[in-house]
Amino acid sequence: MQQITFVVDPMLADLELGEIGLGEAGLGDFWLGKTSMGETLLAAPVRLRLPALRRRVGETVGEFVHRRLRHAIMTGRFPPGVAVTIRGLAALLGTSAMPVREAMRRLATERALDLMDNRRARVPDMHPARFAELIEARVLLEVAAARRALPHLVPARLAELRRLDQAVDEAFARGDVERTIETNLAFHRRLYTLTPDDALTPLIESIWLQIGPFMRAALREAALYYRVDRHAEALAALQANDAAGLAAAIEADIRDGIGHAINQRPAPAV
Amino acid sequence: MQQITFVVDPMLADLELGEIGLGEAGLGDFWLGKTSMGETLLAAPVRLRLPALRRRVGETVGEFVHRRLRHAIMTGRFPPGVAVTIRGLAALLGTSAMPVREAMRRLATERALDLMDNRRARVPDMHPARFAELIEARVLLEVAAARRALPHLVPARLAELRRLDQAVDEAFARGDVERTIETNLAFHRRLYTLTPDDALTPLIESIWLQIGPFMRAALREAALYYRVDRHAEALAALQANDAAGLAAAIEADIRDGIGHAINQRPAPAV
DNA sequence: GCCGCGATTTTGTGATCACATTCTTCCGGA
DNA sequence: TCCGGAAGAATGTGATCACAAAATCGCGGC
Repeated sequence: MQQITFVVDPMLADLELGEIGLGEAGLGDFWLGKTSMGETLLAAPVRLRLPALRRRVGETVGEFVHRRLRHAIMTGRFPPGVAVTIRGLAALLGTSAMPVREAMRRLATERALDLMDNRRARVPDMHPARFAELIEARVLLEVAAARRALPHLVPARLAELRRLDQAVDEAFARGDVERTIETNLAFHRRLYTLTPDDALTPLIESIWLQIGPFMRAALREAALYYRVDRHAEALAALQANDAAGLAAAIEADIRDGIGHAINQRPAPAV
Repeated sequence: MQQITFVVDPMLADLELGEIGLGEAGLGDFWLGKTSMGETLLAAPVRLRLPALRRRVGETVGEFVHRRLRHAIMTGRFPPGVAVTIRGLAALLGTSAMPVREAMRRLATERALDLMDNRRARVPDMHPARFAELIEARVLLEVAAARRALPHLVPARLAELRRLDQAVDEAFARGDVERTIETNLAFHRRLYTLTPDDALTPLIESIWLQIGPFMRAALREAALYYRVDRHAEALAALQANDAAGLAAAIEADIRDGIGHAINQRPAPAV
């Protein structure tokens, strides 16, 4: 019987248990064990579902596996500290071990997985200090990326950004967690990649991957408390060619959103 | 007969041809062809030498291969645009294709290799706009990383940084290109990793990898023209707990060093 | 000399296998 | 009840193989 240790944060447990994404393909058995804070949660095996993605034409199995795992991590499917194995994921995804091996190494390079010294892999653990560092990195990088993108804005791109923002609002309104995270990140990505030869976006995506497990929590936070629409402010600043305003909007968007996901929560949410 | 297309920048060609690192292990035949600027250089096959590194205890072959290739790229062994193949590198390194595959994918994730659409890999090409973006990213990230590290400085670490700086000077004085680059990067890395849960250094190293092919050129620049010792300024600012001075020193160190590697050069140096 | 076009070689990809290491389980002794 | 060690299972790692796609080479025609 194949088992995988599943170390999970309590605030994510119910989300993982209750929600199904756009669909599912492949199931795996997991055990809930102790959290990184030492609390025992649940001893019954539960199933981890990965959202189904369509394989693109010309995309290799390895690329597909990498994209699926990356997407799953970035949208918070994997709780911090969860241990993963090559054979386990291969069985989950219905491929041989080979593409999974390469995908896992790539994800480790992106700091989305933690390859431990005993050669086992897990989603990196999270604690307040690390989380704070990641948020500061996000602010630093994304504010700079937005500033650099501003001079390259053209009306067609502004319209595209408006459409993306609208897609975020729609997904948020109908409670589609997966799509909300995706389209929100797409909005940011589209803005930053306006810069020719942009070098910052790949670094930013690495940060996104590292906070991925908390994206869902942040979204829930945003759903519970009122949130100013920082995207609208950003769009207004873009139209007005207002660099300072844009920087302020992006920073506020980050800090209002995921930035408070930990701080405003009670103790077990660490 | 196995051949690998070798697109090389002229200013690197003589360095590649003339210098040998700490040693060599494995040789490969390369052709010099056209540069990215369209100039034909040399048609005779030359040998590419990779510096020999010692395999660490407990280090897997895959990790070792990755570290060797990473080191070779970061110290400018691979000129921009050079095409590499799995089997070619495997033969060069004396292993099977497997560890090389994984290493190449990791390097591609770090943006140190460019996986093209026809599934061939090469060291990314370089042009002034991209170079400028990378330098700006370096300044942004490293200045921020230095500022964040400053509060965590303790005397023992300051002494360690002094020793590293001394190692840079010694390697530079005796013309050891490889060691100069290594120790210089080690100085920066040691400074930034003073921060607990530091999230910036991995991103910074990705930038280093992307500028790697120009590290040698920058060093040659520094050897030709007088250079203020920015490390000394940084160390002084560290001791004085002077954040602004530290930031200025780091920025100057970057811009004085590699920052001018392209701009101050005549045309073919692009 | 230059350009197509088929044959040959090379290359990336994914699967499978063997082996050493690590983890898990379980049983016996304190 | 707790601890420790041996037996068994599971895992990561690296090599090898088959196959399809791509690139290269070579020959013939213009």
